Amino acid sequence: MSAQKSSPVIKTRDAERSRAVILSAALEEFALFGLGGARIDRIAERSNLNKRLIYYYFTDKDQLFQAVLESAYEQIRESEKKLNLQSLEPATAVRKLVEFTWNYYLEHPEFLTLLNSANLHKARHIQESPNARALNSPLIELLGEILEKGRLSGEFRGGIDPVQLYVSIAALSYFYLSNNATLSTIFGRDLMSPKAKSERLSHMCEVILGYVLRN
Amino acid sequence: MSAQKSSPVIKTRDAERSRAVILSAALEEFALFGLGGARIDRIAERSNLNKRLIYYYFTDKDQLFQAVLESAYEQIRESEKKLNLQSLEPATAVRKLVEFTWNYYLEHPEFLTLLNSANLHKARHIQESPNARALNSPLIELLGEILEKGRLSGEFRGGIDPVQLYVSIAALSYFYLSNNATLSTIFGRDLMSPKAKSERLSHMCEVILGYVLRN
DNA sequence: TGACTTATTCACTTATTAGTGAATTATCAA
DNA sequence: TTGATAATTCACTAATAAGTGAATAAGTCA
Repeated sequence: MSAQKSSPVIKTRDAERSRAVILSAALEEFALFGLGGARIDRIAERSNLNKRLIYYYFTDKDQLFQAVLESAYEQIRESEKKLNLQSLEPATAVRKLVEFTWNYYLEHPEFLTLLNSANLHKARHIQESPNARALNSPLIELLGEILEKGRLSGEFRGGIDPVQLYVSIAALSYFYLSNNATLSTIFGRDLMSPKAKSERLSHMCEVILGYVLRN
Repeated sequence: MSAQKSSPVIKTRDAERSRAVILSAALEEFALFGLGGARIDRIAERSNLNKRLIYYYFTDKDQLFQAVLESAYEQIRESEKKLNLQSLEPATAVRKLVEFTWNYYLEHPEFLTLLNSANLHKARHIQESPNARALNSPLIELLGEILEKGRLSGEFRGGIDPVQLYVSIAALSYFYLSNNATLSTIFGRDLMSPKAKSERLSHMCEVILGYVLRN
């Protein structure tokens, strides 16, 4: 009866760790199945922790989802910070932003499905998050400065709304990746092969630069 | 006991009609809650028909979802057919395609959430649909011809992949509308006001035409 | 008009699932 | 080393949800 434990499960208690483990298990689950399809029991299994603990830390499914969303936004904002676009030439900065967006989405597919779920629920979870306002991307202002700099040097066309441009840059990568499954099926063409991916990146850069550059 | 029926519910039997009513109720439900969040009981209520009938016609939830998807694709293809781009100048044709895409998504928000659900499920439902191949948009070939015509006249740049362009045109509208809730929240700006919508359309036309036009 | 087929309803089952009450064990401060 | 508090588990409930068996009513056609 007192046979050795089969797995070396750590049994020390650590609230922070448990919270973090639950959060990352929930991220996986929500990303895989959406908010409606996610199962709390499965999140418990994924995290190797008791289901009751999830409620202990996060109250209910919606608040758990909210916490997951917040953390996903924090992560992308953190990565954006490291970009350092201000030091670059306007055109180079814009290209780098396109590349960054593409790579970030590629490396974090969960982010896309998570946002889709958030939008299906009319962004209710973000609105209820006290930190929501702070999630506003600081990139917008920076992009505004870059556009202005480019315009003054005669390189860029004028009258570009940084929000529109930011949305468009995100859109080109997001849609391609988020809808990759249906698109690949319908076009009968694997859009995720290395070749296809690199062609997509070139195309997006051409589209965005073709637009911002005066000619 | 034999009081008059409160509502003038039609009681004639009509398989075609019932099927169609279920399909449109299911479309609403899936669009509103996604595949995971949709409830068969609610679809029955929405259609004022018995739940058993849903299973009678569609076997199970997944096949119902598949049928809804197929019908949504059929509808958009039907609308695309009416576009008649072949008769237009290349630049006008491209602009019209951008406008069409935007307006179609605006008028059919269910289409967007439906596709998001389909993609969350890795397009499994489309792959299993025998008509999937036929869903391939005939617009791709037409767009290829338009691009070639524009290139020959010196108006358009060369080397544009029609699939990439088609995806990009869809992306610009789709992302903005599908993610409108989170975007509006984060930017603290209503992206669905008439003014915002018209600005978005102008922006998208400028981006796409800025790209395809030789300069 | 009656028999037959098909559409439709009703009542029910089985499994799942979000959520909870209460007990238990680890950790830490005194 | 004890007592208090926080972390964790266990066993359970109540509701919901997908799916089904069998009866019934409406058309249809001989």
